[in-house]
Amino acid sequence: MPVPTRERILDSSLAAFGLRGYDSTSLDDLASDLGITKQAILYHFSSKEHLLTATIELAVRELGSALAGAADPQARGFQRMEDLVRATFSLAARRPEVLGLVRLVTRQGGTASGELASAMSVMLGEAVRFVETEMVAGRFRRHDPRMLLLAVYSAVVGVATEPEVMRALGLEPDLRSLVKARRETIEFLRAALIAD
Amino acid sequence: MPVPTRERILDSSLAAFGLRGYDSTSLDDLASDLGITKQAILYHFSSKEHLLTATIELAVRELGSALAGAADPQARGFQRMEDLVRATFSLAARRPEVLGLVRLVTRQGGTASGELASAMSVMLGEAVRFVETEMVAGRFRRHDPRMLLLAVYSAVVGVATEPEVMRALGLEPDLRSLVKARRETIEFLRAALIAD
DNA sequence: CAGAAAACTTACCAAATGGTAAGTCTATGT
DNA sequence: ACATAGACTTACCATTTGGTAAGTTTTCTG
Repeated sequence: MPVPTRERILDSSLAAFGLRGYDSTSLDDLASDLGITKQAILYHFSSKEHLLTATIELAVRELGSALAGAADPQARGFQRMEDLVRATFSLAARRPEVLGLVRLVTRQGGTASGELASAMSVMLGEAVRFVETEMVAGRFRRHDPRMLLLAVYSAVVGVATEPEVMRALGLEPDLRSLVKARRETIEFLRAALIAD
Repeated sequence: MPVPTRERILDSSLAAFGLRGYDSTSLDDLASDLGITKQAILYHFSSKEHLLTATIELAVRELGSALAGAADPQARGFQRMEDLVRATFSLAARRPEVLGLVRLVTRQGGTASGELASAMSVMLGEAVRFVETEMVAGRFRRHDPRMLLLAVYSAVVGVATEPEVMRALGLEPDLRSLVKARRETIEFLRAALIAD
C-alpha cells in the first residue's frame, strides 16, 4: 500500500527543514521533490508555518521514541547515560535531519517552537532528576546537574551534527568516523562523570 | 569621525547572518536597519554572496583575534585550555553573532565557506598539536586529540550559543547564567582532562 | 448509480527578493 | 572653473515565494 501523501510531505519537510533550514526551503522545492504541486501541500497544511509546526511534532515524536527506546529504566549510573548517548548517535547517523531540526528550532525560537520546548523540558527534567539521583548516590561526580546536561547535550549533538568541523579536523564524516566519535565521546563523558 | 558605510554594512550583516541566518536576512532588511538603500549595499558588495564572503572574513578575523589574544603561548596544561574556553565564552557574551555565523557556515558549507574552513583548520591544527603535547607530557588524560577537541568545541560553542536549551532546562540565558555555565563547563573539562 | 466529500491540479496574484540602469550629489585634483 | 571619480538614490525589472480561487478527478457512501 502506498504511503499517504501527508506523510510523504512531512518526511520531505523534516529532511529539508532539518538539513537546509526553514527559510531556505520553499514549498515549490518540496513539491517538486515529491512530484506534486505546491497546492497539494497547502491542501494538507494550510500554511508553511503550519507545516513547520507539524514537522516539529514529527521530529519530537522521533526524538522521543529514539530516546525512550534506548533508555532502560532499570539501568543505573553511567550505563544509562551511555545508552542515551548511543541512541543519540544512532539517530544522528540514521536521520541527521531530526537533530538538525531540533537544533534549528532551539536556536531560532519562533512561534512554532513552543511544543518542542515543552517536550524538551519534560525530557530534560527527567534527565536532571536522573543525574541528581546518581550524584547523590555517589556514582557521578558532583556538578550542577542542569549545567552538566547542557554540556553533555551540546557535546553529543555537536559531535553528531557538525560534519564541517570534523572535516576541518581532518576527519571524514563517514560512518567509521562517527563510530569513533561516539566511542571517544562516551570515554570523554565517562572521564568527566565518574570519580576514580 | 563617522564609521565608513562599508564597515557599518559588515557589522550589520555579521549580526543578521550570525543570529538569524543568511536566507532569512534580505538586503532590504539590512539596508533599512542602516538607514540606507539596498543599492548602497550592492555598491560596496556586488552581490549578496560577496557580502556573505566578506562577512565571513570579518568573523574569522574577530574569532582569530579573540582567541589569539587570550592564549598565552607560555601557558601549559589545563591553564591554557581554560584561557581558550574563557575567551570563547567572553566572545559569546560580547558578540554572539560571531560564533553564530561560524556555526551557520560550518553547518551549511557552501561556496563562501572555504576560507573559514581553512582558517579553522589552522587553528584546530595548532590546538591538536597542543593537546598532543600535553597528553605526551602526562598532563592530560589520553584521548584521541581530534575527537577530544571536537567534543570540547561542541560543548563550549553549544553551551555558549544555545539559549533555548538553557531555557528548556529552566535557566534564563542572562549574564549570570552564562558565567555559571562557563565555570561549570571548565570544571567539566577539567574533570575529563586531568587524571587524578 | 447518484452525489458528496476528499485529494488533488490549473490558473492566478500580490508581495518580496536579488539585481541592473541611470541619474544625482559631493569632494577632489588640475 | 571644470572634469572626474566616489558614494550613493530613484526607478525599474524578472523571478521567486507563500497563498487564493476555481476547477477536476478519484474515492467513499447511501
